[in-house]
Amino acid sequence: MVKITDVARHAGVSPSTVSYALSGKRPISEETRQRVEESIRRLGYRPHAGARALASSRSNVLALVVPLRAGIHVPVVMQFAVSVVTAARLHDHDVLLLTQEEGEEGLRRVADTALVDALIVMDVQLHDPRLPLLRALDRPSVLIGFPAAPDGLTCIDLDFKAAGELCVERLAGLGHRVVALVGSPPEVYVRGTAFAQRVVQGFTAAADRNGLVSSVHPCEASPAAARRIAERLLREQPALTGVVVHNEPLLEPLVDAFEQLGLRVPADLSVTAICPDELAGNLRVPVTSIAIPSAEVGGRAVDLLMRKLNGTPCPEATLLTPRMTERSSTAPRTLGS
Amino acid sequence: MVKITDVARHAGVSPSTVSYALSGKRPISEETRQRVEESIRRLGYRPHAGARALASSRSNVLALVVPLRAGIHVPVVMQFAVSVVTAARLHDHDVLLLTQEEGEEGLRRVADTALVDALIVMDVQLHDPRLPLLRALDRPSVLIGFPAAPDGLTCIDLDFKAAGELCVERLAGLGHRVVALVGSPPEVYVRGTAFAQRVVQGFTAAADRNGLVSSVHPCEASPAAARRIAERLLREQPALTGVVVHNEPLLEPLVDAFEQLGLRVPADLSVTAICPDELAGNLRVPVTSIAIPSAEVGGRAVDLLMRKLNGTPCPEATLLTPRMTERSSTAPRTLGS
DNA sequence: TTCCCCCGTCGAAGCGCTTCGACGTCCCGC
DNA sequence: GCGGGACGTCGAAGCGCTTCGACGGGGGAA
Repeated sequence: MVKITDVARHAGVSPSTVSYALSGKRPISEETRQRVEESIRRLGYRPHAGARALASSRSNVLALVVPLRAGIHVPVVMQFAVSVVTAARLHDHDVLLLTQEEGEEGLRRVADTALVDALIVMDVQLHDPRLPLLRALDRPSVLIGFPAAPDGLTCIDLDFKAAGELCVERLAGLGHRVVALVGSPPEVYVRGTAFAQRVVQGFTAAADRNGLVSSVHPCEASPAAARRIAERLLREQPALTGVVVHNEPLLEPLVDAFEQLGLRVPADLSVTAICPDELAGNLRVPVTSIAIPSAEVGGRAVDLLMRKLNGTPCPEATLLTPRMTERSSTAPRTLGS
Repeated sequence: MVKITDVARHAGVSPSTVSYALSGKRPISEETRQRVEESIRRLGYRPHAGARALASSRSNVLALVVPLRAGIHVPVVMQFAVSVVTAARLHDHDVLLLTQEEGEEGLRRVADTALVDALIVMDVQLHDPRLPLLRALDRPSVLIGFPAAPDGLTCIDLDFKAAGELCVERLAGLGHRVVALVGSPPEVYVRGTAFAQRVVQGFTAAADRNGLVSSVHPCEASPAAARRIAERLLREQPALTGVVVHNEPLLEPLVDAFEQLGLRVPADLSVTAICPDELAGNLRVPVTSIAIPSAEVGGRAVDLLMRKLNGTPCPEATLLTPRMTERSSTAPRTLGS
């Protein structure tokens, strides 16, 4: 293994000079820097991560806690993860993958052993048991999602409440008077998953504000469940003309189920969804939807962490404004319906 | 921060004794060990990962390279990743997440800086450009997937060739004489993705061996593409009664498309698939399938790596035998068809 | 009884890097 | 012409841990 002293000798300088040339923490003459860089290249020098971490008390590694709970849509999680890794690399950091299974002990472990400099936590619950720990930890963290009491914590996410509202507003604007939210599986709400709850809040608030008849239906993510919920909605709410879907795998089978029951989308029924754009755009009937900007959220979460690591002030709460893309699943309510 | 010397003082022993009590690399009397453990608990001691890595030249971190290429099924990748993390933790290791985007340079970086002790590489291509690098690296690695020339490398995967064969044998056994493989998107084959290629090999070999009429059709993963390929198959091969699907997101829309074209599954058309069990089992028509044992592969990949790290001999090639689960999508060929 | 070896523990020497204080040199301003 | 910065570099002191050699004491073999 080639070490910093080898480079120093080869370049005819001291090890500290090599270190400074590399980090830029002290001025080094252009000529010396050139020579050092040339030696590094020649010798194929790579600083030893452990030694660096020990001496600088910075590991340049971020922890990312990913959920593997039932009811969450895997591709979205993966997109987050990939965007976090990509963004981290731009800041010369790597990413350690933790599963939620490891729980609080896992967080404490990687933080206390100085394996990581900071943490990113996904799938936050309204009353997440990890919050006190994150507050107490001596390393900065960023939550992707908003708990009920986010004080003292840095959080970022799509504004899911506004997203729920926007879906309803759009349907109301098209003249629909009876709307339903078909949501994530029940266990997601039982756990108190923050983003799911907030969609419901927004949906309900906007429906009330607009004087709409509304109902909320958690739903399993299977074609059979789609069929059942569609039948039930038609039976219990014959006047229904607007549906908001917040359940990725259910979107396609649900639309199919409605059509098989004789409802044309969007002629008889307008559908909006909160889901990744790739999903909404690639269906047989492209669905008007609010995108989940995973890549942006992941990237910005890393940026926030970097600011905290550098001591730069940064906002505690970042709510991204939802943006709706109009597709073929929405239409004005026809007089007949 | 509480360090090993603090523990040593508190327990009335030397730091090295604490170290040995922790690692078990030298005999320590039961009584001393107890005392040390008590001190560790009392003080909340956690060994510093960087210091440990520097002194022992072991970081206890594994690198996992995940693909984010088009055409690969995300949930399967995620399952691999989670099972790798879980298995790694059982061996007291953590997992660093690398994206394929980082390429060879990324592999070299984490290996040469001693950030990781070993590497797991997914989504291997038949002529993967990373192979020479992996062979040259001074850290052990395991490939999930088999390249064309795996010599000198440790590989593990489902035996996809056998899986392709098994699908055909099953259909042949049911009396089907004309079969088709609907595969992954074309770019997957163009890249030379190993597992996709091997399925084709197995499919073709078994079809020839059984004297079947067969054809292979790469296919995009969209409902529209499903519809097109179904129409085309019926047009070009009216005698078709057996289909093998190796394309997760396409499975459901494809079955739907066949039925909408008037073919009943399994009465008129038998379908088998190679995909995760959760997918095959939860369709409207549960599909007879060969599972992709992601969790097992991930876990065993880690086990292999641990053996290599410990210097224990281990097999170079591990091919898992495919197992078919009979469901409702296969039936004997009826005389009429 | 003597010798040897093993058990349990200690002290010290690093592992490879960063960082702090120090020191000479050069240049600017007065 | 002289004092004082700023610049560029060096040496040494750790960062917290593992590991190697050494050593005293006790027990078994001869």
